[in-house]
Amino acid sequence: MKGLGELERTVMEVLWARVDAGQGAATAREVGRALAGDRDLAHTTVMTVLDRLAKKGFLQRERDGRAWRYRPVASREGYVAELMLGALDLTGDRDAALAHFARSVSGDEAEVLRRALDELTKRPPG
Amino acid sequence: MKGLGELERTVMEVLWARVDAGQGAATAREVGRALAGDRDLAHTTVMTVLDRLAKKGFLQRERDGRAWRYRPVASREGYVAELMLGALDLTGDRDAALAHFARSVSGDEAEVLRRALDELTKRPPG
DNA sequence: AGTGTAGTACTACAATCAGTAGTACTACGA
DNA sequence: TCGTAGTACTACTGATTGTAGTACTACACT
Repeated sequence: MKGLGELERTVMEVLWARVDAGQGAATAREVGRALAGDRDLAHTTVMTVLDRLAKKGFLQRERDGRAWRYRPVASREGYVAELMLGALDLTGDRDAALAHFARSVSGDEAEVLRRALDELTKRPPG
Repeated sequence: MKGLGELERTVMEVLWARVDAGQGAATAREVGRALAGDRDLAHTTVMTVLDRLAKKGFLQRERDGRAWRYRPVASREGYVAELMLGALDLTGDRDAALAHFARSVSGDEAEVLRRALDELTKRPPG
C-alpha cells in the first residue's frame, strides 16, 4: 500500500466527507470549491491530483456529461486499516508486532478493539 | 512518523537481528558484511544510510575507537506499532478505523490481539 | 455564426527523498 | 612511511508530489 501525499490525502478527505454526507461522487470543480479558503489551488492542480489518485486506484471515476465524477474506492476506515496492515507486513513477526500494538493504544481504544473482536466471534467474518 | 525506504528498512532489519542475537551495536563495516551477498553496496553507501537513519532518530550511535557503532532506538515491534498508530492518526474517527482494522486481521491474529488485550487488563500498562 | 466558459488531456517544473557512491582527509599499525 | 580503515562532505539520479500552464473541445447564449 502506497502512502499518499499531504494534498492527496486532503483531497481524499473531501471525497470521503461527501460520502459521509450522503452526497455522491464529486467533480474537480466541486473538490476545488470544497478546498477553497484553505488552499487556493488552480483548477488544473485539483484535476491532476484527482487523476493521479484515480490512477493509483484510490478513486474511481465516471462520466457526467463532459466532466468526470470521482468517488473513493475504499472507505476512510478501509484505507487506514490497509495502511495498518501494510505496516504489519513490514515485520517478520506479525504476532509480536500486533501484541505490541495492542499494548500501545489507549485504554479506551483497547476497549474499542475488544468490542470489535467480540463482534467478530459472534458474527464471524464473511 | 516517517516511513523508511527499502534499503533503510533492510539496514534496520540487520540491526534488529543483531539485537535479537544478543550482539550489540554494529559498525558500518559489520552492517555491510551482513548485507553482502544480497546486495553489494559500497562502504560509503552503508555509511550514508546509517547516518541518515541516525539523523532521522531511528538509530543511536556511539564511538568505538574511531568508528561509530549504531543501535536501533526502538524495537522492531515498537517501530511497526508506531507506524500503525501513525496510520490511525490519519483519520478523524480512530475508533471506526480501529474497529475496521480488528475486522480485517486473520482469525489467528484476532486471537493474538485478544490475548494481548487480556494481558493488559490483568497487568495494566505502566 | 461567434464568443465565452467549463472541461479535458498533456506537459512541465521545482522540491524532496532515497539509493548509490566518489573524494578528501585522518589515524593507526606494520 | 605506507597501506588500510574510518570519517565527513558532496553529488548524482530517479521517483514522487505539489503546482500549474497550454492547447484543444463542447456547449450555451447572444
